[in-house]
Amino acid sequence: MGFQRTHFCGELRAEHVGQEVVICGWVHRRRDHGGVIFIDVRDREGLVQAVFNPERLPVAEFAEAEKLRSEFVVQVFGKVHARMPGMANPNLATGDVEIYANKLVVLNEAKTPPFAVEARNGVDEALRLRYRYLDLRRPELQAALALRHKTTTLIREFCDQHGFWEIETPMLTKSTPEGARDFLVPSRVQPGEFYALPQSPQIFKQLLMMGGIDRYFQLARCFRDEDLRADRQPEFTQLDMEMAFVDREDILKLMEGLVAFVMEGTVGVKLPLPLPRMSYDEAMARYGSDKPDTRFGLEIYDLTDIVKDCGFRVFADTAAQGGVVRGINVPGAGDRFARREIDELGELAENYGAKGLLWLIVTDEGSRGGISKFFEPSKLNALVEAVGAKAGDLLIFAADEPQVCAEVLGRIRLFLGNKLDLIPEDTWNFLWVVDWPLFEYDDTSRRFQAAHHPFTAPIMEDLPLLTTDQEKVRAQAYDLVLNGVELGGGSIRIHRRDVQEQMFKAIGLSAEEANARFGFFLDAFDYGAPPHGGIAFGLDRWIMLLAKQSSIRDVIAFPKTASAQDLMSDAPAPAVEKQLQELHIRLNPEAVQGLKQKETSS
RNA sequence: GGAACCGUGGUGUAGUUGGUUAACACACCGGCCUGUCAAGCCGGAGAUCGCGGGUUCGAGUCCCGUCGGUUCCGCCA
Repeated sequence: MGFQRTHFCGELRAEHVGQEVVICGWVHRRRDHGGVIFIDVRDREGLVQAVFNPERLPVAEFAEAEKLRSEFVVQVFGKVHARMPGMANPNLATGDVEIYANKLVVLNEAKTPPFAVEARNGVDEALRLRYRYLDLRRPELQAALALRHKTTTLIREFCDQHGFWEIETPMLTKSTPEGARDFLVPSRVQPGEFYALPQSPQIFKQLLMMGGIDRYFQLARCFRDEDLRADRQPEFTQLDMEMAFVDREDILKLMEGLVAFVMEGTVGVKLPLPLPRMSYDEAMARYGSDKPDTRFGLEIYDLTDIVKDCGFRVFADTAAQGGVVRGINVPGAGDRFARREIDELGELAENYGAKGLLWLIVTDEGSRGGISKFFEPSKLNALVEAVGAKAGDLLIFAADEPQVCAEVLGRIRLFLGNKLDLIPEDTWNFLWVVDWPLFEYDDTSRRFQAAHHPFTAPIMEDLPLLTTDQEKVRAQAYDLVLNGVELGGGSIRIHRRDVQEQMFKAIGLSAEEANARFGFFLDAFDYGAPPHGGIAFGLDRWIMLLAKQSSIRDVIAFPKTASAQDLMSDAPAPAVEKQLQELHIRLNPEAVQGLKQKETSS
């Protein structure tokens, strides 16, 4: 006969008045007046008030209602009534009605929860994670998961409409060099050998293109064994896409359509298309970041030519050694900032690798403080004009190699944007960053690495430089940035074996290594690989931004802590000896010792 | 691997310069109460101040270590 539920609690409205209904849910709050008892019943869709009146209920039934406590699971049978005049609750979507209960079934009792599901103050996140199933009952988290579902539904709808097939790729796959640290899975059947969990389905999606699938997408779980951040979990979800017979323009155009479709369907924002684009070089020069937040100003200016002969040796020497002097004008900060606040910027700059931060304050008469004494009036005028400064503004400078200047000033720019409250809410600034370098130099290994990944195609006219002038080679790569957050990135891929082999060589991978790691992949190029390209979006980050949260933990049902643990299930956990034996694994003495210590201390 | 901040009844917080009985709100338990909706009123129980050590006549408070959480740097093709 079924469970008999007729409605969600949260969906009852004036139009239901007069109907006999059955609702199921949790006791959110009870108000026991000795006679009449009010119970707010909560489910996924919201709250509704059920009224238990001793005059309308059998004694036994009313006695049952008196036992109700927070988080009891109940089924309430009753009739929807309009609230009496003046008794409506405007704070409740269902506030115009209430249910006159005529029968109550307690489906399950509940202990007093370790924290109130509707807590007025914040609850310690560790506690929330330990009892995640209680946390999930809270409206904020339910809204985030509903938004997540809506987003993936829209994605699937768009992808289907545009000919993308959703295809799963293996989770048990092969470790690849470069990139993040892999999670390894020991093989029982092949002693001493390991699978790796995918950092992304990159190679498989390219092989799908070689397999003639033409258009593929997947909401792919990815795994990277690196330290966590507010926007980084060891396992996360990418919207992974790949297309054959496309160039960069085709992909950007199609992806803009997808992004606009999702933005409109989730937060109701109509994005003006096409989305703005900026070259990597311009982003680094103007914003000091490869993912610029364009919601506020405080842009970076190159001032090398103006200041190199101003008489200040630091500037002159930097320029002479091929370095640059760049600066930011902080409007009004000269008047408002205490000396201590300026010094704080200097400390910040040193944290990010600058030798120091130089500054001066523009005044009606000229300038004061910091390095102002090195500027004669004409130089100062040129400077002030270049950055558009006026009296009361603070000018800050960094003098160093271009990359260091960009990095330092980019970070300070973000710090100041926050500190001065310059970042508008409810703004959705999307931006393509294009024309990336194909390589970046790695100081520790003293060689070039793929800036994106080693399957990214160079811009064809730069192909001759691939193994000779790596620093000059540009990539057919693009990143999508939203409000200073990297939402996704992709590229046109290499589809010729000789180019792919050159690429491996350029990043210092020997032919033997390349074959050992990617032989099967290189072989595939020999059998007719179509031109192709794609992109991957960080789904968790995207939904975090849509939900206006500051951590992806708030949009993931069961996230892990900063130390990569699940406080609810207590994963990871020691394996029993039998499992280890089957997997041909023996723990080293330090690990065994560590486990013992952990056991005694807990 | 490094740095910073946090840890006090079930929850959220206060706790002064180191001082005697650790305070408040909510929740919980009991009683009263028939229109509340963060119900109200009365009463009650509930804390070895994360853990370990040290300084001191005396430690929630100071010091060292450790565990847990968060944020950031490194790391994250």
